[in-house]
Amino acid sequence: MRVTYFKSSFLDIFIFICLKNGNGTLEGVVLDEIKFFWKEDDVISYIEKNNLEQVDEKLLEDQGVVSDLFNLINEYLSGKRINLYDKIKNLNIDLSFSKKFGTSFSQKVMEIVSKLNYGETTTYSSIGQKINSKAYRAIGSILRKNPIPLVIPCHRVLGRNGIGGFMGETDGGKEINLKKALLKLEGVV
DNA sequence: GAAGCCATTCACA
DNA sequence: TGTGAATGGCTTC
Repeated sequence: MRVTYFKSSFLDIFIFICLKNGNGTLEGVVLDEIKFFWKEDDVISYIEKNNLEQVDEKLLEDQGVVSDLFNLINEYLSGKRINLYDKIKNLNIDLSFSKKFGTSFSQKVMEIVSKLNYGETTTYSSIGQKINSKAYRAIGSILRKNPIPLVIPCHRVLGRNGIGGFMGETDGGKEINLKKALLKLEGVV
């Protein structure tokens, strides 16, 4: 378990990344978690609180895969039309969200969301139709637990009558503003 | 295990 | 508009 973070100058937020099983090689790198922080102090205290091993960014830059990962995320955040999910899978980085989502219901939800293209949006009800279920709230609570936002583009899932929630928040907090910023970035009005 | 909570939606008054 | 029922997984005791 190794963690690092960097600042996105475009969105003015800190992006925290947690990798598992990576020994500096391509083999067995698992992208475990992506989190957003608005202040650097918050990232640092999160890392300290959870006793995480922070990897020196310079060290990571020497390791092809990880720097490719950073570059991809930065390119995406600077407005380049790339689909992070596909690109990261091409890097042989394991996104195995199926391990985190045990039930077939939640796996289906995550699969549908992961296939959304750049700039493409859907709604909770539309996902429900695809998996033949009316449990819209259950879909929301699964997306809420998405460990790798941006890569699994849960910000592209909107409510029928509004933007819906993001990162556990439902009203006009900074999380929702971030969701709006990501949608704007992708050209979704 | 059971109860209660959720990033929802729809029907109906 | 507003209320209330349906929905299925997850968290918390």
